[in-house]
Amino acid sequence: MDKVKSEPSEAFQSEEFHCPVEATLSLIGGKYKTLILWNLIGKTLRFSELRRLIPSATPKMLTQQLRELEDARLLIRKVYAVVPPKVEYSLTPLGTSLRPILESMYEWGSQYLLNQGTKPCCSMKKLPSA
Amino acid sequence: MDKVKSEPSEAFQSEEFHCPVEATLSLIGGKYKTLILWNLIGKTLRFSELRRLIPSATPKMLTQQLRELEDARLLIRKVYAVVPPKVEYSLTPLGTSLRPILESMYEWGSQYLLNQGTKPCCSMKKLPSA
DNA sequence: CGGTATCCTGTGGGATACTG
DNA sequence: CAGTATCCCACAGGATACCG
Repeated sequence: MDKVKSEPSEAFQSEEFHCPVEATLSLIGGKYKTLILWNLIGKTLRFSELRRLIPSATPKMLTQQLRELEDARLLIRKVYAVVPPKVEYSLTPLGTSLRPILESMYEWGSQYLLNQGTKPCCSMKKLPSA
Repeated sequence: MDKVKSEPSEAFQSEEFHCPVEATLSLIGGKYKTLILWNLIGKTLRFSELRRLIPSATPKMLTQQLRELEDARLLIRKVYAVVPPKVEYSLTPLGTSLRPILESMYEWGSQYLLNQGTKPCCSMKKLPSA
C-alpha cells in the first residue's frame, strides 16, 4: 500500500465535485464536523479539549474528522515537539470564512426546533457577537 | 408492520436533536437534497422533471429524499387524480426560507472550487437574482 | 407517469484495546 | 497526551425489475 500523503488534501484533488452547494456540504457535512468547526471559531483547542467538548465522538472518529478538515485546509494541526505530546487545532482563514454559513444554519435550525417543539440541546452554544 | 403515517414528520418528532446547526444539516444534508431544494426554488416540478434534472438519482433514492423533505415540511407533494398520474413538488415557505443558506453555501463552494482549481460542474446553476 | 419491491454491497462509524 | 489498530455491523444507497 503505497499511500504517500506528502501533502494533505490529495483525496479532494481526485474527488469529482458535484455542485458548489454539495462541495460545501462535503466539507462540513461529516459527523461532528460542524461541532468541531463551531468550537474552534476564535479559539485554539487541544485534542483532549475537543474530546471533552464533544464526548460522543470516539478518539478514532474525532481524529478522522479532524484529519479531513485539515485536508480541506479548514483547520491547522500544530504539533509541539514536547513530552508529553501537545497538539493544537485552530481554524485557517478559510475555515473561519465558514462562520457566516454556520451561523445562518444555527439561526435557521434554532427556529426550526422551536417550531417543532423540540428542545435544542448539546454543547453547541451561540457564539460571542463577533 | 403497523406503520400508520397519518401525518408526516413522525420520524422527526421521535428523533433526538443535537444542536441547531446539526439539525439544519440533518434536513438538507441527505444525498440529492440540496439539488432538489435548489431546483425547486421558485418553481414547481413534476417527478419526471426532477429525474431529468438529477439523472444520477435513481427513482428509489429520489422518492426517498423527496419523502424526507416532505416529512420535514420543506416541500409539498401535490397529487392530481388524473390519468396518467401527475404529481407536483414545490417548496413550502419553510423550504423557501432555506434559500439564503443554500445561496451562501453556493457562493462559498464556488469560491472554494475555484481556489482548488476544480471545475464546478453538474446541473446546479446560479439562481435568478431574487 | 410515478412510483415500489428486492437484492446486495460498501462503508460510516461504534466498541474496545493498545502505543510512542 | 494524542492518538492507532482491529473487529464488526447496521444501514445508506446502487442496480434491477415490476406495478397501479
